[in-house]
Amino acid sequence: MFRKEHEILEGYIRDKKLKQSGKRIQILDVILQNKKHLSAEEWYQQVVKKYPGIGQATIYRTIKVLCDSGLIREFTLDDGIARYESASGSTHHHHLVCVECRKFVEIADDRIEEMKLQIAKKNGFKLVSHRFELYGICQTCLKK
Amino acid sequence: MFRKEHEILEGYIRDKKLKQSGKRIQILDVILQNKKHLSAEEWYQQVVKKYPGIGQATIYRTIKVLCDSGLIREFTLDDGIARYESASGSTHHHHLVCVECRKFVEIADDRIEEMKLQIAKKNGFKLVSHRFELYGICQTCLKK
DNA sequence: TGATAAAATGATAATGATTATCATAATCAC
DNA sequence: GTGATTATGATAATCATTATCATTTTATCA
Repeated sequence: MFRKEHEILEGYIRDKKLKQSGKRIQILDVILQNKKHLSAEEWYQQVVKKYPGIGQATIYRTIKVLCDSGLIREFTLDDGIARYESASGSTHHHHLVCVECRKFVEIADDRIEEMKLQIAKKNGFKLVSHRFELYGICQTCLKK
Repeated sequence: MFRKEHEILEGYIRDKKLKQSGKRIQILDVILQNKKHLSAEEWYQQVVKKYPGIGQATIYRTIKVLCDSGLIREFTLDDGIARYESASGSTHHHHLVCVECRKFVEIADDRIEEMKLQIAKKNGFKLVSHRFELYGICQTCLKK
């Protein structure tokens, strides 16, 4: 299970002259199993449930490694807390978030990607990254 | 100077049953004079230069009042620090930011506004707010 | 115009997410 | 296996922002 992702992580660790560790694999597995958009603290809760004895610091450090290796993606919402999602199984996208229940809808729209390139070009910028987020109230919460 | 903005603030204070204060006017004036995109801490630096004796807490509190009254707008970048800009003299827009020198370019594009409405509608969300930011390297920094 | 209630202020403590530190344990290269 | 380096956990530090609290200022109304 998750053999491909394990290989990516192990390859990254080799490239960066880091050292293999079972805990990084455990953390990666928990994130890959729960396809959610959680914060480092929330991932910590998920991980200790399954693998007690792992410290928060290790979660933060491992999340950084997983981001750098491309296995997970970071995104931040208006509350300033970083959230992370598995990168495998979904391509680049943005989020539509319910401000009441914090439900996430992933949105992908080519027009955003075209537009960002055009705007950057017009202003002479070399693009590094971009963010597009929509905040609203979902149908379920509207009915309450 | 800034008579219109002063009236808006005073009206807002009356409506909310708050009390008038000279310091709020002073803080507003500094923000209106410096048409920049600064954080609360940076606005604090600007304000104390002109009006010593104002505490940071008052800056934070006043900024909140100014946001609520619509006189200034808040926006947050990827560093999680809130920034504020005068709302008068410019309509709704987004930002293109140089990640090297932190220069800001204001961008307004109707396509973003159309798109956000369409995406929200398609997913049954009632829109509350949205963010669109571009990060890149500006021409000046590219030449360095 | 006081007297009084409510809000504003400044100093400072608290918060909360994240990062740094440091001693110890695990891993790797030879 | 040994030495060097990285990983880990516990905990302290950081930094933007918020809360607290004693004091001052403003507004209301007799």
